[in-house]
Amino acid sequence: MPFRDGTGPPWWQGKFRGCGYRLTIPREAILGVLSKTSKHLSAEDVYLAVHKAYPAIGLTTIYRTLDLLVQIGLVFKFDFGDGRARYELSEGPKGASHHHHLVCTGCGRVIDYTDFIDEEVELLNRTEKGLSKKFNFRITNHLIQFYGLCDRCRSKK
Amino acid sequence: MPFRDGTGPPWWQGKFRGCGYRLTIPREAILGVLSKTSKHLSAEDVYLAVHKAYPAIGLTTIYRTLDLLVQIGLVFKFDFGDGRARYELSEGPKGASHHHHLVCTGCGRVIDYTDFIDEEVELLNRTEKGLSKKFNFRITNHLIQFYGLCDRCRSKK
DNA sequence: TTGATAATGGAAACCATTACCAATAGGAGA
DNA sequence: TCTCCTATTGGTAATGGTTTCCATTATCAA
Ligand SMILES: [Mn+2]
Ligand SMILES: [Mn+2]
Ligand SMILES: [Zn+2]
Ligand SMILES: [Zn+2]
Repeated sequence: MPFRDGTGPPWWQGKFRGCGYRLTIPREAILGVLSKTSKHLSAEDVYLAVHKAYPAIGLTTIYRTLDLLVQIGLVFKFDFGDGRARYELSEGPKGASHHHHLVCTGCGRVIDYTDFIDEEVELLNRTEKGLSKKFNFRITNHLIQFYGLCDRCRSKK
Repeated sequence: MPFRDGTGPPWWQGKFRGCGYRLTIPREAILGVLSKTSKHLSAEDVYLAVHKAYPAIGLTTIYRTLDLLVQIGLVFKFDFGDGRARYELSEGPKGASHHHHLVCTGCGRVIDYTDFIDEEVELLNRTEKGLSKKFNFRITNHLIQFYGLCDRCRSKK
């Protein structure tokens, strides 16, 4: 799955080398899966997808690797309220795709939205700056989610 | 714990009657605990606190009641990443205390902040309006959290 | 090649939450 | 007040996502 050929190194190699971690087959396979979808995969989802190409890779490794990727900052971990963690690549090759989430509390559907992102991020940056100063925090990340009922769930009731 | 005396009915009674739910001893006890703290209690925290005054109330009822309170909108449920849900009264008697959270990824400390809240809420309302229209959602709630390292955890590293 | 260390995978353990079910409490109506 | 129906409750057992444990394997520097 990952690029072992002459296509050039995947854009995430630097992140690994820099931190002293090895870029192994399982890690590349997991990153490969995450980079090929825009869905919000659970650990098991990742496991099943990876399993097709590499049946020897175990679920434990999936959890461990996802934790590592979250630590490094390559992956975001979310809780949408369905009892399992969801994972998503934090940025594409070009650093694009920053977005927030709209969650239906009826059916669990999750929608990515990028509208209003600019305004939000601008305010967030200002807020982060203020909070950092006031509470002496080094802020590294933020989470914004909206909850509500989607059209389908609204008509059902 | 709850106000069975002549102090007047607690401000949350209306919410119950309106929805056809009974305001029982366990429910009042749980609301009593939540209304007397500004901490972010887990279900077990609530259980232990309630247990002192009402040893007969079981953990199952705590979970059930917290779910109910979340549904009614009296309580917010949070995930700060420590593997257990945290609960907090959504509003005080005077509807005050709307705030967001600052979470330390090092030690798990959670700080309530109200600074910048006005600006944030104003933008949030605008965003909610836009998202409602675009995705045909009925938005009922939002979540904002900032993550980072607190001063203590920063110096430890 | 060798040795030290990082990484892995399977099985078992963990533990917050839920499901189940029999017992109890409360309120509307007779 | 008495009766019936339903909401509510509490203990126990299960559930299931996630971690822990440990023996094995892969990787890299010397
Ligand atoms: Mn997303
Ligand atoms: Mn709070
Ligand atoms: Zn829905
Ligand atoms: Zn800290």
